[in-house]
Amino acid sequence: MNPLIHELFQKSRFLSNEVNNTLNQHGLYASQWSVLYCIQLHEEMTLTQIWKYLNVEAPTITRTVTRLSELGWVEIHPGKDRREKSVRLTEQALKDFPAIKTSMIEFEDRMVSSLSSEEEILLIKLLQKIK
Amino acid sequence: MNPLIHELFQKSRFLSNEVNNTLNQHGLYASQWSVLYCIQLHEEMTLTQIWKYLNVEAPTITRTVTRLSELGWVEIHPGKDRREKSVRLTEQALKDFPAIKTSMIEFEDRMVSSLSSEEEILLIKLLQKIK
DNA sequence: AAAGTTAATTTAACTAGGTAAACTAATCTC
DNA sequence: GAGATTAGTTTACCTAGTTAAATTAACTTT
Repeated sequence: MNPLIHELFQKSRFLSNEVNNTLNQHGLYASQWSVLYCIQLHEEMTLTQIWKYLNVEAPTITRTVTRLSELGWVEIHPGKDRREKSVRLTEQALKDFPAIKTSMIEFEDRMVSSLSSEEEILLIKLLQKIK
Repeated sequence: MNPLIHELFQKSRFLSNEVNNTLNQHGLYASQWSVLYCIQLHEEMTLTQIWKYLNVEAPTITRTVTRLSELGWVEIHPGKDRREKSVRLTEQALKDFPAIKTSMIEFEDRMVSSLSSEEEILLIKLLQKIK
């Protein structure tokens, strides 16, 4: 395997394990957090808006949102268009959100702390060139 | 989500989809190929050697190797130590291997073609700094 | 207004990763 | 040599991504 692609996969797996470890104390998984986070950014989103925003396929979001709803993080209600489902955070989720966000920011800072801010920007730019 | 971590996850998902598309014509998935590839490098490997080499957990390799065996890519036989299982490529796999490798090298070259070789090396180095 | 098409979501089935715990063979310790 | 520990593998059960096909509501066309 090409060393760059190999390293990228290794790091992605490493980071997603680390994200899960960090979120574990809050009873969340990485993908659940990413959904909560983007809903919170937009206050309210339909499933289609979520999967387009996160750049994954629709069934992934159906499943994660269903689970988040079972766990009491989000509430789902029909949109104007009766085909679509609109999702927003519950009271409890809104209350817990800041503490989780703090944990995550702390974690993310620790993860990139070995890079200077120039290196971080450069790394993002180089990654964006792959397409 | 931190933009660097976000971009890394996005690229990892993008690349693994692309690898799967490339391998599709050979009837393989990305993780199956990575197992075949590392067995071929070492001629013969135990399950533990494989999962340590690929840096994933043991059950992942048990499952993938079982599937590869069902599909006729590898053969499994007991090692000296009767606890361990030794895996090597079948005749058929050895015959098909070069063509698949050619497809993959071509694919990998295309994927990193937007980077100069200096940029590629720099990108690897920056990724390695994350730990 | 009926028929056809498009859009939003879901279901089913697959790969691919993880943890926790069980099982069996090998090794260590006393 | 019996008992305890360690090592290799597996089983069970999660999350998390994919594609293909089904379902239902909305929109277009004629």
